[in-house]
Amino acid sequence: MARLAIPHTTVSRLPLYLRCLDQLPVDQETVSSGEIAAALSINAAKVRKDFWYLECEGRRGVGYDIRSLVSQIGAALGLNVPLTIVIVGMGNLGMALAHYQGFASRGMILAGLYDTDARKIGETVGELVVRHPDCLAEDVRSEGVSIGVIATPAPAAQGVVDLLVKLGVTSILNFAPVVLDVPAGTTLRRVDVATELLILGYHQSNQDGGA
Amino acid sequence: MARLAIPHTTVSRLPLYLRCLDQLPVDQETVSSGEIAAALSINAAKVRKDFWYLECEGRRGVGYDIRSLVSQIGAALGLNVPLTIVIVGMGNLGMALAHYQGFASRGMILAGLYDTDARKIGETVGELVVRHPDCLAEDVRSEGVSIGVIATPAPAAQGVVDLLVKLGVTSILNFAPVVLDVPAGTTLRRVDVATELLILGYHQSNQDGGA
DNA sequence: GGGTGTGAAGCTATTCACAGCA
DNA sequence: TGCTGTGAATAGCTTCACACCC
Repeated sequence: MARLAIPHTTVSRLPLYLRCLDQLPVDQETVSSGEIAAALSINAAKVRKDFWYLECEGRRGVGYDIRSLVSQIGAALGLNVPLTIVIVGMGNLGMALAHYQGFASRGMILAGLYDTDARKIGETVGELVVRHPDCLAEDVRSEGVSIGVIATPAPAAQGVVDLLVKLGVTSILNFAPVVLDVPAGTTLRRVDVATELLILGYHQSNQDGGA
Repeated sequence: MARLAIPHTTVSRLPLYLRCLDQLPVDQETVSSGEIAAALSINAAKVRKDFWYLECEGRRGVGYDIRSLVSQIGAALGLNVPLTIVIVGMGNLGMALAHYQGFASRGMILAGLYDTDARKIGETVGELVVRHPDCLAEDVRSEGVSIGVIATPAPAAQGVVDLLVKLGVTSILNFAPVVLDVPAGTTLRRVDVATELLILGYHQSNQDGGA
């Protein structure tokens, strides 16, 4: 009865629940912890406890109302205020990210694309024009930026981080395969293909079905 | 004194250690748990215990021999046998992955690129030619495939998984923004941009410096 | 002094198990 | 009967603390 803070592990599962709820048949109105658990291959009690932290109310014998769930998970994640995102580095990866259609569906706003390569500057992706990172300062000031995404080659990444930090961006998602240094108060997450492949390789060579 | 199995959490940090060791000055021969911990913003005792599971031997007062560490971490990850990887889906993301230079450095072999789009089939990336997924069956049989990477649009992903599973591929890395279903015995990991952004957004809206 | 090796303690997260309600 | 809500038990990970060695 003291659901003060939401545990990190629960937070990390919330986006997954949203994903899962999206994939349910449109005419389905309620869902049980067991159904969600089966879809995600996790334990049903974990699902219920996660929802308990969010103060979601289910009906015994029935399940949870899907619409309420989506809205409460969204609220817990802070999606009432839209996230403003900029992407630095417009190689194939940056392009892939810029084309990703999933931003808008969760109320995220893609606000800027940057690259130092003169051949890329001026290209348009959707409604955005690729510009030089020098424009970041101005854009952060005028538009506000919640999250900076780093899709540059490895050697350029730390410089971009330093710039973003200097401009006051406190949340950074790094796709470059390097260990980056950020000051306290900045949240850095990384998406790392090589890491994932090596972990898969480990399970492979140990023939376990582990995650 | 009973280091039977390596904990999952330790395994997930091993690639990070490799990354970190790569970034040390080339003339440095030993490294302390404290240095690594500082670079990765984790606790030094954790680093030592991770190495302990791998039966790495450090020298008191000095640290760990970097070359030995790299080789023992690699061995623990099973890198003595190279990983053979195929990528299905040659949009921007698939292209970005295919161009990634980090495969070879860890002894991974990129063995095949597939797409159903006739306009993409026949394109070359490095030494590989993009082909139709129908070629997968033959390739898996002749070359062996350790890991299948899914870089298709969301609606196509489950079909690709089913195909890979049918062909006997037991490790899959999914980039498509969907929850996928795999049979027991298959290891599925996912890389999910939307998830990462939402988690960052949570921390942002709660102004904590959490990871 | 510096840094490892490692039991033990402390935490956190997962899972069980079952009462309670529709 | 089906499924939630939730304390209690369990399991697993992290961190401390300190003996020990260079």
